Amino acid sequence: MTTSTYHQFCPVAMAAEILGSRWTIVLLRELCAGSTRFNDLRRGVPRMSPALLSKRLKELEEQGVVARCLVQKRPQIYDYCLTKAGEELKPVIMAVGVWGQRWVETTPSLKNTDPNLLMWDMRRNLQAAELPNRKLTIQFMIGEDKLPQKNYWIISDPKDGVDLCSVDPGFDVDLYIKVDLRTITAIWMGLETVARAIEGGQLFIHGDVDIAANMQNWLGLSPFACENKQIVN
Amino acid sequence: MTTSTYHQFCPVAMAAEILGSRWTIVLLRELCAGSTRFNDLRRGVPRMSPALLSKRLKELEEQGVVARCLVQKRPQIYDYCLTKAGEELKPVIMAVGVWGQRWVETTPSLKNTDPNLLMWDMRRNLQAAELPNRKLTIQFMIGEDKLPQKNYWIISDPKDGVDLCSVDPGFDVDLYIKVDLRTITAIWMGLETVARAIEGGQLFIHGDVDIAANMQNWLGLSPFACENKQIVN
DNA sequence: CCGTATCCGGGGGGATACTG
DNA sequence: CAGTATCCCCCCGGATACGG
Repeated sequence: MTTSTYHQFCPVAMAAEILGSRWTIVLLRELCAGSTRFNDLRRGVPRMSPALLSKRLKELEEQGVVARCLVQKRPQIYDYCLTKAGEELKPVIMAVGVWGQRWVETTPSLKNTDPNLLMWDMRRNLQAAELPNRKLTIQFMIGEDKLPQKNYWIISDPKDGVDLCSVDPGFDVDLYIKVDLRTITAIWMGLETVARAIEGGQLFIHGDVDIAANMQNWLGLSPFACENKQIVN
Repeated sequence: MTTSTYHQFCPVAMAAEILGSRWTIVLLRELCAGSTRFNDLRRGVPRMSPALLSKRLKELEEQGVVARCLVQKRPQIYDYCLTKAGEELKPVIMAVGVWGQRWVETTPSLKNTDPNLLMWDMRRNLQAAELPNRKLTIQFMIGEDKLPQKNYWIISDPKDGVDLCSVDPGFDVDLYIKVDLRTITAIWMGLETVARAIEGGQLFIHGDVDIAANMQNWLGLSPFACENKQIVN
């Protein structure tokens, strides 16, 4: 993909030489979503090896899509930021995602669940404005089919923003949510609602009743959740 | 690319599994542009082997993007048509092309010239309404750097539409155009104009003076020619 | 925390020839 | 015209371990 080119002057082909190599579109999605640090990017593309991630970032840098900026010396910390050209890839990634939401069947999508990735996405889109204006902790207990449930704590703090932990931070928990991975993923993708999941017995919630009642609103959804799926099942 | 998946529920990743395999985006461009027959598609992706083209078409069919319709039996002729899902990929391909036009440098693009492909594209976008309402023939003599020039005849007929020949059809020629490949490609891409090319001595035109004077209008440009390039050289 | 180095296997896809 | 069939190389990228 990268070495040999299409040998076409058409701008679609020239752009496809950049976008067409494996992982690049998914990586760009994570960059467009706002991750800038190497290990943050890794959390967004967890199945990509660090070697390949590094290679792709170098390629994108060379192609003028990404800029690598030194943020701190000793130890050296870099930020990978989208350039102007990279910013303009957002409409491309959005168009890809909109199409995927509308036309990719949900069954194969929901076979690719991943609690870490889901929580990483949810953390980013949490609507803090829909929560009480104080520091609070929400614990997610996510059951994977037959596997022991995984625990995550989301800490929303008006000062520090939103944080995600996979080990107990020790704070008092304001809200507990127990749900299976498939259901919470479907909610995130806009295929299911909190109300229906509670009604159907797939989601259990207890703790602060006001926060609980407003979950559908403070839980930010995927950027593509608003697109209607054209193919069901 | 095709076998192993990204294992992400994100619609961007799910769509990327379809769009990310080699040649697929370029092939979709040709399908979106209107080609439906196997050999027409080949003209749009001339460096793709027929085996791979066939394979990709099967994949797209399986993914619900393309429908294969029998048009005629004996001999069997098929049309590859975009489904509704495929039609909705047009915004994606357009977004890719717009980005490519704006952000891919022109120098590498113009290294990928191909007279057959260029004429194939130009034939499709010829603005017959800008030509006299009668059958006429325009001969392109395209010089490739140091190589013998190649001849093409475009026949525009109010009844039969626009046709492209690479062997002399024998009709009287209404207009002769002599130009080097790089220049005519740049014109097609909107990087150069007919007037400037004539002025600069790269394009020679003779024959019907009215048709000649209107060339910039009847010669349809690339769908992306209207986008301004952000990077020059 | 932020990557690099190295190994290695599988298969994608390029090239070419051929058929109904 | 509309594809198949076949061969085979190369390199992509997955995995793992290691350095600054």
